[in-house]
Amino acid sequence: MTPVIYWVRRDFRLSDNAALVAACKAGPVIPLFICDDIVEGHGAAPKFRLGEGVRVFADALKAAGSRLVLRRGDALSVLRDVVRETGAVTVVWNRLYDPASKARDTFVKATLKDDGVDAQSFAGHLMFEPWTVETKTGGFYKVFTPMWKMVRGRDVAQPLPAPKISAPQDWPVSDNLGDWGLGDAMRRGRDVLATHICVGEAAAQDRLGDFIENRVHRYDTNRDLPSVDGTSRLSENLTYGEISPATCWHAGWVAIHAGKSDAETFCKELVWREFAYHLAHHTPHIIDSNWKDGWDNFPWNTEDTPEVLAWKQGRTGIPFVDAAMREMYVTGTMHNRGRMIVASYLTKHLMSHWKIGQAWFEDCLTDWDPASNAMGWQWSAGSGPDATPYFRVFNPVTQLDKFDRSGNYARTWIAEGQGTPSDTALSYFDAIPKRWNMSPQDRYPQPVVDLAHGRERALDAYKNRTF
DNA sequence: TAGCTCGTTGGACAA
DNA sequence: TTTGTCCAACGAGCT
Repeated sequence: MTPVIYWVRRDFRLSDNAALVAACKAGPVIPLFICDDIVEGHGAAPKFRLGEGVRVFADALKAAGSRLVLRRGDALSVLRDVVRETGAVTVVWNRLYDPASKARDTFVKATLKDDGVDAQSFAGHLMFEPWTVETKTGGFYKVFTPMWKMVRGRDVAQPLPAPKISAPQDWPVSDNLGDWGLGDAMRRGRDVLATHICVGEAAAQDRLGDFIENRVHRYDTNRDLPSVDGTSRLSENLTYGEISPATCWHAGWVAIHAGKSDAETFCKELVWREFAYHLAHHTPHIIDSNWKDGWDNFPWNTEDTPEVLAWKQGRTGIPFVDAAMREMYVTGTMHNRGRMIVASYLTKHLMSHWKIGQAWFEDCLTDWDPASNAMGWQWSAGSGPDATPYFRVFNPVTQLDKFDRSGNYARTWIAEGQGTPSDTALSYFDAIPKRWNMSPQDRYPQPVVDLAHGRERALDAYKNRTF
């Protein structure tokens, strides 16, 4: 039988994988991962984490009697090469929805079809594909809550079981993953970060099970507390498709029906992820331009000022901000409340452009997702799809008092000024570049910007913005 | 169509 | 210490 090429992208899983199931039905399967310019363009931490995802998925395929073929180059050229080498007449993949992937995939599909290749794409990265959700007047949702109300009662197909994969008689040649150097840009931080990631389908399933079993029933409260292990931490796995959103969704609803009502908030968070992709699909400019009109002239700083540098390096002198920035540098993730605080601080107190923050997060987050990252930053900055009043400026001091009363979170991540700093706080100094010239013995810095002054400056600018 | 209601996550200040 | 109120205004989404 002629083999089928399954083009692997952000779907490192065997279960609930529609493209893989379709491929298995059609013949022997050649799973193929391509390191193309989209992958090459990832930030340091996402690229490293992607490489680990590839490695673990290759192992899983091997255990299932298959392989993962690795090739580097332009996606279409590689696919054409492998089609030619193997005699495959079918190429399948699971759809992505960010503008760059869509543009690539649309072109690849059309060209392969012109070549006479049967190219097919499938759903799976989202539960609700953007064109299947409409307002009653036929538009797309620009506000979350109405979309949530629209989709919350919808049927989501039950996850597909992992299929039996048959191998082709001959395998095409494959690159060695190590030769790609996907983790190279991480430099010193790599070894530290590596201890915090949780890679692969089996790990993701365990994580989901543990969350539903032990933590989801207190999710509403605990998810707001950065020093409490109250969240699912599944964003890292969802972004690489090591678990499908539908799998999480169904686990959430089972919990709701078992009386764990907080699980509905978890399902809601899954829909936030969908919402971000809907916006990226319908308004692709959300990725790199102000989503709302009239913000292009807003006087945000766009330079790497000393204050911006202090923000990146976790030495603004504001404990909540610094703790969160260090958490991200060390672990590749940041608690959601931290994300709101540091984003509000950068865009409002420091009056600096959200794209600076977006780019830094893109370099540091192992759960980096193009749609969620853009939406989150624009929401914080005020230029995004939300009607947040302009005067809503998070106060990182009162926030810390409210959500980290015991001071645990700050202590976990800030070593300076502590007699016996925690291991986590010290690990930051193993991860950061030496040229940052920071030491746990330093004095903790004074605030780089007076909070009251920063707030007033931001309020003035927001109040007086011109359209 | 016009009108109505509402908007993930807050802060400051007065009583 | 806690609670209530105001901070403005606009556009989304629905009826």
